[in-house]
Amino acid sequence: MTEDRIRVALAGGAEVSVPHGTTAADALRALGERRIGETLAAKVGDRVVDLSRNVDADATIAPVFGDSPEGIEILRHSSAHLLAHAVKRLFPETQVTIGPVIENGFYYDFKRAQPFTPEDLERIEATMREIAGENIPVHRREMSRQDAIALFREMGEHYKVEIIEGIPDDHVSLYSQGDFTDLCRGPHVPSTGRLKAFKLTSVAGAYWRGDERNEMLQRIYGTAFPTPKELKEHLALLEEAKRRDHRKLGKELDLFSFHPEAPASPFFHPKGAIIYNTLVDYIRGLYRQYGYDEVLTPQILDVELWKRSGHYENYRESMYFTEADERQMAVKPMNCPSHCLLYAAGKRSYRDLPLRIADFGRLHRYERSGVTAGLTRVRSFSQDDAHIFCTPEQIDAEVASVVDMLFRTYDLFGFSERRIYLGTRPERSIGDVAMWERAERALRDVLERRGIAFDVHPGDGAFYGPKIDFCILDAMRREWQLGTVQLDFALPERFDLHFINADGKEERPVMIHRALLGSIERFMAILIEHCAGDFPLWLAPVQVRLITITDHQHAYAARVLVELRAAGLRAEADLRNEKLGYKIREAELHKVPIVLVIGDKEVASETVAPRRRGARTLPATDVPSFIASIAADARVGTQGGVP
RNA sequence: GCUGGCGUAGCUCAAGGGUAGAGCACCUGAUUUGUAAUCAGGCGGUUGUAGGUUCGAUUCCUAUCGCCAGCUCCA
Repeated sequence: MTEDRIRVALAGGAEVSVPHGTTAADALRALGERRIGETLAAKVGDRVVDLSRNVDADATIAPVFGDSPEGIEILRHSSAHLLAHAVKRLFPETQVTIGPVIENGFYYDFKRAQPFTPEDLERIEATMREIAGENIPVHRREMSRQDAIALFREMGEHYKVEIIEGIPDDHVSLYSQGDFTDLCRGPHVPSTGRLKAFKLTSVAGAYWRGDERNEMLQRIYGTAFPTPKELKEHLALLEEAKRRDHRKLGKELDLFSFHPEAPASPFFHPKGAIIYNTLVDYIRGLYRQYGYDEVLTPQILDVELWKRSGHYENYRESMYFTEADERQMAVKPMNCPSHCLLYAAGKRSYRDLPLRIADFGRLHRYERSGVTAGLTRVRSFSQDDAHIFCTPEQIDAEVASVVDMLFRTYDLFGFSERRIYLGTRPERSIGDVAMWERAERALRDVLERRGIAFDVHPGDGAFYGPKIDFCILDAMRREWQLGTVQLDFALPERFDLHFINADGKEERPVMIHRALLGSIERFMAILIEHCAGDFPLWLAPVQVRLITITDHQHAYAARVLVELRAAGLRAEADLRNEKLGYKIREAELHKVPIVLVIGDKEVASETVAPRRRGARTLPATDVPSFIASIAADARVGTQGGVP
């Protein structure tokens, strides 16, 4: 092999020698790649580069297609450039800023005096198609920082100048397609014609550099896929998400409503209240098994308490205040300070620990207008909140037991995919560093010892201690945070809590804050969307609906109804003078899990004809057998998940 | 809080500077029906609220409240 030749190889495959400086595309061709026209980029070693980049050392090389994660990222990144190109073509006075790839798509932030309208989006998208149709080659070049600054300054792109000024490197790379040039690290598709399936989805304001003190830019969101088919599937998924939206289903199923008189504060209707209370019952069932004691604590407490706990200092902007007897009072945003008072109400022995105090108390937090959404972010809610007071030696077993409860609970609701995050010390925190390290170590140990995979989120802990957040993926593969376990050495200190140890000496307990479902409101939203309103039998507001065929069966239906209710089932009868099909349809729309049809045959034989939601008829059966057949399903969650 | 969008009957949605309309729901009557919509009739609205422009505003303008998308925030 001569000096000016290098060897390129497919991973575990063919190998050829090509001249030094051969482009990645030519190297792939030399290796017999036939689909070079569909290739978006090349992976040289473990770096993804443009097809036009030179290969200047021996390397393995692989084509990158749109069906790989790297390929999709390039498609989306190039689509963001295509978007900026189109905007500059239509509105030359607009300044470009940044345009990154995000989950499921991309966005680009622009500075323009006039905000973009939905009609503008259509025009921009049409222009994007036009530019893609022109199949303009995309070129990469490098230039010195100074030259790049001068270039963008001349172009009037002041945000780009600011960005380059913040880059420490001597050289930066620029990408051009026709008359559009953007600062970018790349890589990009070789030409705009490779972009075949994209769509602009929305426009919104966004702060420059994500800081609310900065000016607001116009952000255009879009999405892109390798093929129109995948784009279509993605858009269908978005439609499905809309169909499942808990705000829509909540209205249709008569679960809850919102009223301007109490913004962002849900009113649960009878059916919603059944689900809500049944969830709470489920948690209470777990508490009985895991040794928790439930308490009830006041809604309004002296501001001094919140100053002592540190909440006033950190969260006063989000608290509601009131006054009584010339004392400043606050509506509780959390239960923990109350539980500290309760703990300190008596002398505690090490024999009392761990003390697990649960509280479904209603919490109020003033959330800034604009951040609230349906049941997922409200101003009035309650949590399956509990605080465990224990000795440092008990931390491990207590956290492990909470993890056990969590996983059992997520299994019950069908949340089989989980993601777990360890949040460490945030910037604003109380307690000394050694305390924090000890606490972080303790949480990490529990997870590692049980072989539970997790990621670290630095600085994401609560102000009083580190935490583990438990997230799940719902049926739409969206991630939601549910449970949390937070270690706290600070509050016991602030409230000067202690217990008497085996040696008769005072010792400081550790406090563990934990929740399984988190806010019940939010959990309901997640559950509604996860099951699309088809609640499991034990949660369904109406479990069984009796449907008579004519009014000759009314008396018998009334008797069956009494029997079902006596068995503890939530049952109702539809005795209206309507055709069977009509009543069935209505029961289906209301997502009633089981319909019992009663006609003359059933009356004569003293049976009912069951029909499961979305299914066909089951054989007629007598009422006691029917009740027995669904008893376990109807109860499963109300006994802490034990049938 | 910020940017943008939207508020018409209980719900879903039309219309639009000159008396506001449909389907569903609801009520009444007929029909007595076997697994996703029987027919007919009726009730229902200060067009979110408050100002302004106009002979006239639901439509145009301003403010305000609420909701939606996103940004920032989330103990």
